[in-house]
Amino acid sequence: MIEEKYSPYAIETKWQKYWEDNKTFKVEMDKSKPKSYVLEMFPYPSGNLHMGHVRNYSIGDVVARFRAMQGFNVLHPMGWDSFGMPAENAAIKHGIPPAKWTLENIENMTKQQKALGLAYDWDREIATCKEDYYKWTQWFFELFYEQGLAVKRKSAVNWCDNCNTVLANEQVIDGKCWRCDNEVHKKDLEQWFFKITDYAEELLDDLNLLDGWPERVKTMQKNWIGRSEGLEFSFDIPALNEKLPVYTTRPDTVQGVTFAVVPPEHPIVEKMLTGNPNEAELRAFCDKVRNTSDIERTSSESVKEGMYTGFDCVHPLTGRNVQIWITNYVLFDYGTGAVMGVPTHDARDWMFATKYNIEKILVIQPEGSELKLEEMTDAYEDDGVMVNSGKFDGMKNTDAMAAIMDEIEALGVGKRRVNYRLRDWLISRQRYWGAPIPVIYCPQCGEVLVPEEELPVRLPENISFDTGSVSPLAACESFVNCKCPKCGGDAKRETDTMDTFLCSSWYYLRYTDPKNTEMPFDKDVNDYWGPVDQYIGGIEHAILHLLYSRFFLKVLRDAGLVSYDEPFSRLLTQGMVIKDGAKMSKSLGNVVSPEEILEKYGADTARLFIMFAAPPERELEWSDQGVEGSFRFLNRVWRIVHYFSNVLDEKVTTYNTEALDDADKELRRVLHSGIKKVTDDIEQRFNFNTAISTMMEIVNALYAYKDAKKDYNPGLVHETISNLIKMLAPFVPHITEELWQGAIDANSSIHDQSWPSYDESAMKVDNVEIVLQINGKVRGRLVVPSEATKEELEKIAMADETLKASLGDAQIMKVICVPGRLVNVVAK
RNA sequence: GCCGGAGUGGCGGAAUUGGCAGACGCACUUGACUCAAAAUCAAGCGCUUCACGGCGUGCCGGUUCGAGUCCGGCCUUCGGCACCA
Repeated sequence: MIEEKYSPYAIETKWQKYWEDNKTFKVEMDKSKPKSYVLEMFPYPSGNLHMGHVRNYSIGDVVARFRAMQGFNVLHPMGWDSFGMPAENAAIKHGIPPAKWTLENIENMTKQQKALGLAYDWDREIATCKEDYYKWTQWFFELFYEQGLAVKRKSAVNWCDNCNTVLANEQVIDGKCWRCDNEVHKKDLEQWFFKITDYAEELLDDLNLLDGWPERVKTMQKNWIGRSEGLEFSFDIPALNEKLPVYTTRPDTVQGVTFAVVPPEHPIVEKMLTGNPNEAELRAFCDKVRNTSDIERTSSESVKEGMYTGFDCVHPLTGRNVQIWITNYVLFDYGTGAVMGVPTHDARDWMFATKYNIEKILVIQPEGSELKLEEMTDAYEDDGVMVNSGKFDGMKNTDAMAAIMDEIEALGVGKRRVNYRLRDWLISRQRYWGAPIPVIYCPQCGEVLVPEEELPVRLPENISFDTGSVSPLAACESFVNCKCPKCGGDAKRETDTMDTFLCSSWYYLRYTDPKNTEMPFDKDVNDYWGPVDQYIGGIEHAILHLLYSRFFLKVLRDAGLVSYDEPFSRLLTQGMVIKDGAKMSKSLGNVVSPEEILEKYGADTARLFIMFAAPPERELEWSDQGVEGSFRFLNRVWRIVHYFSNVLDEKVTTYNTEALDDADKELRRVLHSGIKKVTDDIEQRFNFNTAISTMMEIVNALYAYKDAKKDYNPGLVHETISNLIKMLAPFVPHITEELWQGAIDANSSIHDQSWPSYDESAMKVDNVEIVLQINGKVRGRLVVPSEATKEELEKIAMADETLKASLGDAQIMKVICVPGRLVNVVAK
C-alpha cells in the first residue's frame, strides 16, 4: 500500500532508521565478488554542511549505489579531516578546547549527512584527530624517516604571520597564505621536509597511467612538477679559485653570455663581499633585495636591479671575461641558484643588460631575415641559425643545442641535467591541533625517533593558547620535557606538528581496515579494496592533496605496504555550487543552506535537483524554481505509481511480447531504450543530468499510456514501474524504497535489487520517420519500415510526390541514403 | 607569455560515430477543472515572416551530398602556472 500523498519527511526518517537498523550498507572483504571502491573527499568538520558537500556526496552516493546494484562489492566510507587551524582558532577566540569543538562539529555534521540518506558503511568512520588514527600518521613519519625521506633542514621557508606557522610551497597561492590570504614571507628556519622531489620523475611519468583523470588536473600537476631539460656547467672564478655553476635550458646561446648573475643568498656572495672595496654598498644592496617581499621580488613586472661585484669569471668555451653581478631576479632555490646572462636571447637579460650597459652579442639569426643589434628593442627568443659561435656557425640552433652540450661534456666543465620546479614538502607546523612529530632531541644522542611501542605521542590537553609567538606545544613543559629513548637522559620533544595534508594523504587506505590495532592496515585487505576506483572531490585539491597522496602511496609501495602504483584510478572533479552567478558566501548573502531545503522538500528532492541541474564537472547554478521542478517530478512519479497500484497488486510480472498493441509497444520501447540510455549515462559518461531526463521521459510515457487505453497490460506495467523505480533508486533512495516496498515487494529492499537490463528487440520499431532532403535542406518527411535498406529507401523516396514536386526539372546527381535517418537528393 | 577548458533559445542544459539543432527541465502563453485561486492535466513556446519561406550553435574561411561536431585562422571568457633561466 502506498499513501495517496507523497510526504518526504515521514518517508525519509522511516527508511534512514531502517537502513541503519539493518546495516544495509555494511561491507566486508569478499574475494569471490568484484570490488568497487567509491570515495568522496572527506570533509573538514567546520560545523555545518554546505551545498558543495551535498553535491559531492550525492554524486558519490549515486555511483556507489549504482555499482552495488550492478553486483559489485562496494566500499563507500566517510570520515573526518579533523586536525587543523579552525579548531585552534575557536579555542583562542572562545576558549573551547579544539578536541571538544571538533567532536561536536563532527556530531552535528554526521547528523546532517545521515539526513541525506547516504549509503555509507558508518562502521568504518575515521577521524584524523583521534589517537587510533594519528598513531599511524606518526608511524608513517617514522617510516619516511627510516627511508631517508623525512629530513630536518635549515632553509628559507614560507611563513604566515597570521597563522603563525610555516607553509608548504603548495600552500602559497599568489604569494599569499592558502587559508587566510595573508601575505607570506620568507624566514630562515630548521624544519622537517618530506623529500617529494625524489619522486618527481615518477609523479610526472605516472600521470600517463591516469586515464580516468581529467586532463585539466593532470596538466596542473605536470606544470607544478615542472620538468625541464638543460645543461649545467661552470665558470671559473680565478680570483677566488672557485667555480660558479649555472643551469640553462638554452645551451645554444652560451656563446652569447656576457655576464653572470647571482642572488644575495648565494654562498659565493659572501666570499666576494669580504674585503671588497665596495663592500658597504654591496651589502646594502643585498639587504635591500632580501627585504623586498616575495611577491615583489618574483613578479615578472618588477624592475631588474643589480650591482657589479668587481669579480669576473671565465667563459669555458670562448675564454671571454664575464662579469659577475648580484641581482634581484634570480631564484636561489632553483637549478644551481646562479644564471648565465645572454642579453640577446633572453628577455630578462635584455632588460638588465640594457639598463647597465652590458655588452650584447647576437648568436642566433632568424631564418629569412637579419637582425641588427643596434635596431633590436627586445631579445630574440625564437629559433634560427647560429652566428658568432665559432665552429657552430651555420647550424640550426636546435641542432647546436646537442652539439654544444656534447662539447661542454667533452671538456669536462658541465653536463646535461634535468631540473624540476617541484620543491620538497615542508611538513612542520608551529601549531597545536595536529599530529605531533614523533621525534626527541637528546643532548647526547641527537635526533631520536620515539619507539614504535610508545606511539602515539599524545597531544596534551588543558593547554594554554595564550602563548604569544611560541606555539602552544612549545610552551607546554610537561610535553616538551621527556627522557631520551636511547640513553634515558633528559631530552626535549619536537614541538611542531605535522601538516594536516599528511593526515589526509593516507586516509583512503585506513578505510579498508579501520579497526586494525597492529598495523595502519592489513596488506591483503588493502590490496583487495585498493586502489580507489572512483574518487570525487573539488578541483581545489588538484595539486595539494592529490599530489601528496600520490607521493605517499608510492613511498608505501616501495616499502612493500601496498601492491599498486596510484591511489585513485578515476577522478571526478565536481564544479562549484553557485547562486546568481557567484559562489555562495555569507558576505554576498546568496547562501542556501542544505538544512532549509531538506526541511522544505526532503533529501530526495535536494539530491535529484543537484544531479539534474548540471553535469557534475560543471558549475551548478542554484535555482529555487529548479528545486520546485524536481519536487514536482517526484510527486509525478508518486502519483503515477499510485494510479497503477491496483494493477501492480495483481502481481503479474510477465507478459507475452508477441501480443502487444501499439500503446504497449511504445511504452515498452521507451522503457528499454531508456534503460540502455540511463545505464550508459551513469556508467560511461557520468551524465547524471541526462540519465534523469531519460527517466522523466519514461514517466511521461507512463502518463501517455495511462490515457491511451483502459485495459492495461499488467505485466508490462509492472516491468515499467519496477524498473523505473530501480533506476531512480541511486538518485532518490527514500521515495523509491517506499514505492518499492509499498507497491512492488514488501519483503525486500530496493537497495538489494539488481540493476535492470534491457532487451534490444524491444527498442525496435516497425516504422520510422525519416527526413527527405534536397541538397541538404529538409524538404519533407516520410514514414518508412525501419528495416528498409538503402536501395529500398531510395526507391520509396524517389516515388514520393512531394519530393518530385520540389525537385521539378532539376537533374539528380546523386542520392544519399542513411537507413533510419534520411534520404538526401543531390540535384542541379 | 606558456598550458588547459568553455562559448548553443529568456534560463539550466541536450545532440554518444559528421546525418531532422534545441531532448529533459525552468520561465512564459493558452485551454480544461474550480465560485475563485493553488495544485493537477492538456497544448504551445529559437529568431523572422500574414504565409510560402528565410535565418540560426562566438567570428572568418575550408573539407563534405551534409558541419554544433572535422581542418586552418581569429575573438571572448574561465582556470592553472609564470623572473624556474
